[in-house]
This record gives sequence, C-alpha cells and structure tokens, in this order.
Amino acid sequence: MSMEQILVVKPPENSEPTPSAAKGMRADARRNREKLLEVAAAVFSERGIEGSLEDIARRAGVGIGTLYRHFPTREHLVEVVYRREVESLCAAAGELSLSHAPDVALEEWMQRFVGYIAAKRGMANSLRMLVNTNSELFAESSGMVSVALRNLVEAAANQNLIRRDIDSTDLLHALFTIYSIPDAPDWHERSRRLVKLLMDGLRWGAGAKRAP
Amino acid sequence: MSMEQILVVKPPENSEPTPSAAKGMRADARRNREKLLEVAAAVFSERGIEGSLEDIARRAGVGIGTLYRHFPTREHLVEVVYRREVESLCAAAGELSLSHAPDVALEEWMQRFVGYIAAKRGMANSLRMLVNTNSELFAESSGMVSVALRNLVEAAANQNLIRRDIDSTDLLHALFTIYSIPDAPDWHERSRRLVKLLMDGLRWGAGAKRAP
DNA sequence: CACTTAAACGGAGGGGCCTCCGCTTATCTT
DNA sequence: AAGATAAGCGGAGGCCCCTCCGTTTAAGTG
Repeated sequence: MSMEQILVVKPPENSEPTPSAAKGMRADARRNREKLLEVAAAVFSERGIEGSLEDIARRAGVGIGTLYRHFPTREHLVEVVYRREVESLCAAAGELSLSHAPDVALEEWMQRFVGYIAAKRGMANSLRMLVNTNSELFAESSGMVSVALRNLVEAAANQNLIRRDIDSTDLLHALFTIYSIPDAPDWHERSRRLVKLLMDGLRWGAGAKRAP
Repeated sequence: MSMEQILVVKPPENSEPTPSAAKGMRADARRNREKLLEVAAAVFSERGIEGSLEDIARRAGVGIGTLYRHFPTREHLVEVVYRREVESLCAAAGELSLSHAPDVALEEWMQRFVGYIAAKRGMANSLRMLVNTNSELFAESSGMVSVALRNLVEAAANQNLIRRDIDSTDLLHALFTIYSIPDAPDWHERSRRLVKLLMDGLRWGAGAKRAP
C-alpha cells in the first residue's frame, strides 16, 4: 500500500565536519543527542527507516529544531544510528569472549548477528541503498564485523573447540545467506536453527570435546 | 544542498487495472486528465521529478483530490508522462519521414532524441531508478525507440542516402553515449555537433550524393 | 557568586503529501 | 425536457518536513 521511499544520499556530505559527538559539547547538548539516538534507533526499528522525525523528537522530549541541529538530514541520523548498532554488535564479541568459552561466545555472537539482520528485514532496500551510496560507511562497518568474527573464530580454533580449517570470511558469507531465506512467520526460528547447524559443523572434528 | 529523493517503486502496481485513459470516461474527467498530464510534463521538466503535486494540480486548475484520483501515486503520474513523451518522440519519426527526405528525417530525429535526453539530465538518477524498477516500462519504451530509429535508418539506406552497413543498434548506442558528456554550459551545442558528425559518417560512402 | 555570552533550545510557520467525503454535474432514461 | 444516479470534483484536515529566529541556559570570568 505505502510505496517505499528511498533516500539516495549525496553521501551525507562527509566533506563537512560531521557535527559528531565532539568533546567540547555542552552537557545538555550531549544529553539530547544521546536521547535522540536512542529513540531514533527504537523508532527506525519499529517503523522502518522512514519513521517520522517529529515523532522521534517528540518521544525524545526535545523540539524538532533540536533534532535537526544535531542531525541535519534524515540520512545523517540514520547513518549514526546504523554505525552505533554495528559498533555495539562488534563490541559484544569482545564481551562475550570474556564471559564465555570461545565456542559458546562464537555461537552466541552469531545468533546476535542473525537477530540483528532479522531486525533489518523490511528496510532491506533502504539500508542497501544507504550503504551502496556511502561506500565509506559500508567499508568501515563490514570491516568491523569481519574483524569481530575473525577474532571469535580464531579464539575458538586455538583451543581446539572448533575445526581449524575454517575461513571466517566463508562463515560470514554463510551467515549473510540467511538473509535470503524467504519471509515466513517462522523466519527467526529457522535462522536460529541454521546457526546451530553451522555451529555443529564447526565443532565437528575439533580436537577437544566439550562436556556433554 | 537538497538531497535527492528517489522513488523506488513497487512497480506501480501494474497488477491493478491501471486507471488509464479508458474510453468510457466522462468528458470532464478526460479533460482534467489531459490537462494534468500536460502540466505535469511541464513541471517535471522544470522542477525535476520531485516537483510539487499540489502545484501541478493548482496549475492545472483542478483540486488535489482530482489529481490523486487520476494518478494514485506520484509514480503513476511520472510513468504516464514518461510513456507519453517516448511515444510522441517515436511518433515524430513517422511524421518526419513523411515530410522530409529519409536522411534529413533521420538527422532531425536524432537531434530531437538528443534534445529529449538533454532535458532529462538532472533527473537522471530518478529516472534510472524508475526505469530500473519497472522493467516492463523500460522494455516497452526502449523497444519503441529502437524500432523508430531502425525504420528511419532503413528508409535512408534503401535510398542510398546513407551507407548500408549500419546497424541501428550501434547508432542508438552512440546516441546514448552523448549522455555521458560532462556537464557544461555548451552541453547542448556539443551534442548537436556530435549528431552532425555522426550523420556525416553515415552519409560517407553512400551511393547517391545529395545536391550541395 | 553575579554576570556575560555564545551555544543550544524549541516551536511557529509555510509548504507538501495524501485521504476522505459531502457536493456537483455529465450522461442516461423516459 | 425533467429526473435520476453515479462518476467525478475539490478542498478541508491530519500529518509530516524543514527553516528561522527569539528565548533559555550552561559554562566560563572576575
């Protein structure tokens, strides 16, 4: 019913000094910026990338003017939200490593990765567009993700918890494949199972066996 | 400064019976539809594909509701305008054939073709998008254009006014090339000259010579 | 602490999108 | 020609986008 509006971005004018979270910001400004990002993430994920900016400002308890001062265009906002989500996903890799055995950390992280992707279904087109027209953003984020995954894989392999002949790039590719599972009510379940399957494959033939 | 908004089109729901210019339309309805298309063509060409629909309705002297009844979405409107322009371009081929010598008709038509393309610069991206996501539209229009060109070429070749070893597809390709001439104030001049050059090439070695 | 001041705020305002529905009017009937 | 009846009209209204600018306030300064 509603058509899809896509934003092809004169890449958010990366030339101009992005009004990013510089340090010398007034306290209220930093607070508002943070709150806006938090709310924006929520709104984008529930309404899609086209969610109302006024709604975001409203829910964040700031005026619309404030939103626009911090994020001059919708694309700026989307980009920052996206970047943060990727960053936090990658940060989770490190945290999981500290609190779990390497293979468990890997599995859990893959589940989160898939969950993240799942959340982005629906705005697939919009995001693809954003990422297509902002190659820098794409390079950075996909770089971060593959580093995170590689670290997890290596840690697990070094302890012989998974086979050692695994190229983490292939694994990433396999994870992305999930994206193309056709829509269905049980999409999430299917993808969880797929990750488990992948994980079994990884554990097979590993030197050490884990307790049952 | 202003970002480009692009419409990725759930191909204008070609499934539903396009409310096209059916015959059993009330006279006023047909009048309004026609006027809207005329004005829309003007507005799109001067403001780009994102020109205001309310403006179009206003200039056409109808209510905004009327515009939306005839063209449920912007994409519908754009598509119909586009289709008509292509049709009229192709129709011009036939008319030129009747009123001019075949080689002159060919040259003149190529000039118009280039002029048409020139007019669409600036909304290149938007149009590409429209056409990319609506393969049927693309197929039809590019089909029509190549048929028109082929007819002109054959007619001229049959009278030995241009060389006979010309593939009209190549010629079309050459015409499209003009599209990639970098922007410049004299864009239009350059392209005219290019068409002339092409035409000289076509005439070279033709059997019959025209009066000087 | 006052006091200053530039940074930050916020919302009114002008314009656009699209829908909905009460009012017109072209066309058909008799 | 008069009446009936849908087809068609159009604009008010709700929501959104984005800018502009008068007002507030955090954070230095003496």
